[in-house]
Amino acid sequence: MAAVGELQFHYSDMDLYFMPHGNSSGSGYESGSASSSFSGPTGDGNSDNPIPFDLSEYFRDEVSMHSSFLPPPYMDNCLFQAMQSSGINLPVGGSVSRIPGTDKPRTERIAFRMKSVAEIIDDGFKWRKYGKKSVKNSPNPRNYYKCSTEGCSVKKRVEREKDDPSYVITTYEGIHNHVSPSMVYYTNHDAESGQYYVSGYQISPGL
DNA sequence: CGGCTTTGACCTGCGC
DNA sequence: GCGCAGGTCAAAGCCG
Repeated sequence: MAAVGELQFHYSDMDLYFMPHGNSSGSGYESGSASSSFSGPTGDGNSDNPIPFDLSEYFRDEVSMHSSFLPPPYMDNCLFQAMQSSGINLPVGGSVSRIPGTDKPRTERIAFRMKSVAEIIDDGFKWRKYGKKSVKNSPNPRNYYKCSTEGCSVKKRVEREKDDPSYVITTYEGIHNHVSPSMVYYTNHDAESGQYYVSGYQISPGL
């Protein structure tokens, strides 16, 4: 199911996307372009009946194959196992790379769609809402959240899918510079690179 | 009273 | 330059 460079997940009523862009052209971020769409999400869990889902808006940014992205704990072992089986390591912390030719930091995004009555899922981090905006061609407003941990600039956007409001689309942007307050992470140290890699995690026993 | 949400205003980028 | 759309700010109000 998973292939390096483009991962798809079908996990009951939740679909996850980790889609590096610009690997061949190297211009994914700078041009703002991305693949316009691909088939993948299946609301009924049947991968034989993919629902076309435009991801261009959610994946304008290139996601480095060696990103320091730390996925939300909610994404479960499914994400970790699929990424790791594809040879993608998940270092903890680390520096943010720069957009070529600019001094702007390269943000990293990951989006997933899940069937949910509630728009806000408990991903273990504490978020503060800072904006709400109506989106063109969509009856549903988009909500903007920032990680409320001091010094952490991770943002997420939450909106309901225009064609099927029973699905919530959550887009994470940035890298947490701290671990989830509700999760215990287990890491391995790579002596060669000097980086620490997430090898597992679990919900804090105290919670 | 502190932290959070709400919401209108403002800023910025982009296309024409 | 102008208008539009997306993203962010910040004051006001709410709530525990």
